[in-house]
Amino acid sequence: MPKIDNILAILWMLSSGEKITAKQISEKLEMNIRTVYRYIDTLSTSGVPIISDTGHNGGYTLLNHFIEAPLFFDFEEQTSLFHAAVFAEEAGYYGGEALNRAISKLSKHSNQEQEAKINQHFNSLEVISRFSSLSKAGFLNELELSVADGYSVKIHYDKSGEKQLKFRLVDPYRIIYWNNKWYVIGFCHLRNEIRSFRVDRIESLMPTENKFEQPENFSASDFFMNNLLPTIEDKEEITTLIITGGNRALEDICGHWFLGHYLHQRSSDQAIFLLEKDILHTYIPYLLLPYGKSIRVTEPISLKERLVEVLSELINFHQN
Amino acid sequence: MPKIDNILAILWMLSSGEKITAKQISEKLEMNIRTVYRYIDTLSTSGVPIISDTGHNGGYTLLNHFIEAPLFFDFEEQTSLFHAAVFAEEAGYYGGEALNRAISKLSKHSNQEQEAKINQHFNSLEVISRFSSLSKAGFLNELELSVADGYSVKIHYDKSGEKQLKFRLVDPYRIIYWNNKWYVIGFCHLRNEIRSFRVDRIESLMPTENKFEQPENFSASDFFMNNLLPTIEDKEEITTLIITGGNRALEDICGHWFLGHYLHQRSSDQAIFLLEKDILHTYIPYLLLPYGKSIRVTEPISLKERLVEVLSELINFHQN
DNA sequence: AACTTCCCTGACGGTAACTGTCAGGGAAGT
DNA sequence: ACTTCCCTGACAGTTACCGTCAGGGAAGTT
Repeated sequence: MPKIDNILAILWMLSSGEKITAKQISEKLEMNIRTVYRYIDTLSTSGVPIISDTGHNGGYTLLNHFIEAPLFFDFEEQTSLFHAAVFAEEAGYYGGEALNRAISKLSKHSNQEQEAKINQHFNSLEVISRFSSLSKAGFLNELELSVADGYSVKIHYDKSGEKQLKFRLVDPYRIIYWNNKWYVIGFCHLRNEIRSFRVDRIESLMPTENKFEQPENFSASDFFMNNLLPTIEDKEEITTLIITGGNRALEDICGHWFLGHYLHQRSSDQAIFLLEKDILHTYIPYLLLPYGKSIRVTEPISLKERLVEVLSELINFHQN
Repeated sequence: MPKIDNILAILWMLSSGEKITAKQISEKLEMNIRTVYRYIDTLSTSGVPIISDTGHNGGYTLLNHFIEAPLFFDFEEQTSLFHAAVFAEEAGYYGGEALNRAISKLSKHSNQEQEAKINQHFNSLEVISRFSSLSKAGFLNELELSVADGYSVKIHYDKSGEKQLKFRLVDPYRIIYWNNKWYVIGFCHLRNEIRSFRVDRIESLMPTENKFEQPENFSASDFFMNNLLPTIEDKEEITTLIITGGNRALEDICGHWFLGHYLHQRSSDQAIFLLEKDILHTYIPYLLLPYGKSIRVTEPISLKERLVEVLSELINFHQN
């Protein structure tokens, strides 16, 4: 961080009117405290009316709140903010309106040369929307407010694809974005436990005035991933799955959102996974079918048999 | 007079809105004029929108907009910028360093009250990284520079999963982010045509000093999607594909990144697609297999037969 | 009174940045 | 054609900056 940026940051901190210590400044700006003292001295010498108190409850304040330190970004910083907005848009971020406002403000604060440079680099990248017929998740804005302010919501949730008549009261803890989908995690009063809900399957949503307490030290991502991936608990049930095939197909399989978690070892022509027998026979066959003949199951034999079994069933199914 | 004092003095002079020449600045601050030019450059590079006019009646001014309305973001705008940065990070954006700088500057410009509000809303959302064993695409930074400045690159590309000894000279037109993967589109001198390359398959990359001209009115996304999705050109070859099944499976299929493009009509228990016979018999069988018995091909009969054919081949394959 | 939390300063050595000078280029106005 | 402006690179000398270490004093708490 250049010196001028840090000097201006200190100015801005002081302008907020709060008393602040040199230690706090040094931590926030990640500077040596001796440098903080120097910069304060520089600002003081330059005429900024800084008041300094020693001892307990010491720190710095400004005599008046008349100093305004301007905020500006160099072209790289601006370009990266613009690009970040594009990624958020592609994800269907609910705060798009505020984001557009911010981006608009930013774009009005460059001269022509800066603008040309920013455009040059902004246009280097194009984010293509991944096709999705899922309508933009409709209740994200309401959900976010309920999460932030801690109010329960009443929802109609369409889990099985069939209409349900029962409302659920949910304390929404957090919104999750994962694998191009939006979820909300919260305490479901209908099931009396923490659940996650796909936002695009919420049929209706009503805010309530029921205030709830957010749980402390709740890790939404831990809960979410634990529910998604059955945890491996009993070491005796672990089976080795060995798949051989071309580099490309193996690469794809090892990067699969589900199976990738169970990867144990990889070489150029084979991949070894460790997972439970249950998972092996229920999920894996269908997961492997799209790879056709570009991969082969080497072990276990039981999975090869299960594969053939599944294929036979499908033949019968599609012939009737 | 320390440098910081003079820099700030120039900034306040410009803030007055009057046009001022470098000579005037140098006299007033008793500095060499070369140093004035340097300081102006420093401020410009840092993002201060200085307008400079050469010749008679020349001099410096600040962008009017900046004087009237210094850059300021409310808590919603700030939160949305912070969230946008998280989405960019999840995508593996190459400009993360500049982005972190920008975010850092932003967070230093909040007072304590704003900060509490921003944290409250920022923590409403959590973006979970989609598992991917693909290493972060290593050459994005070099690529971006070559794209922006218009210089060819020499790459080793690993398309088939086998090592290749031949370098390719590529004029990189644009970087693409699509479906959680990074690509570069450009003119390949080896193939003498425009090609797209997956960045994680680039084995090595060397900048060159060969300057090329960016084509005008080149739409990277048009090129990219046209190559990905075979265009439907001859209306006589169009076939109707009808799939029946449960709401959930249909929903998934209609949202598929490939097949979704060909969706013609949808009801609660069936979906109708229009596409070419070729595509139908080569890609669609493998694409439908993971859905097992939750869907059924109603039309055309030829695809039902093709499905059974594929299944039979797979049985033979997996039994040996 | 002792201790802790605060602001504060000088000195040092390494090193990074800064400065003025010189030379040259281009845009805009008279 | 000339003048007034902004602009840049290169060079050598020099100055400033930074973190570390040591030390001092004021204010509050126990």
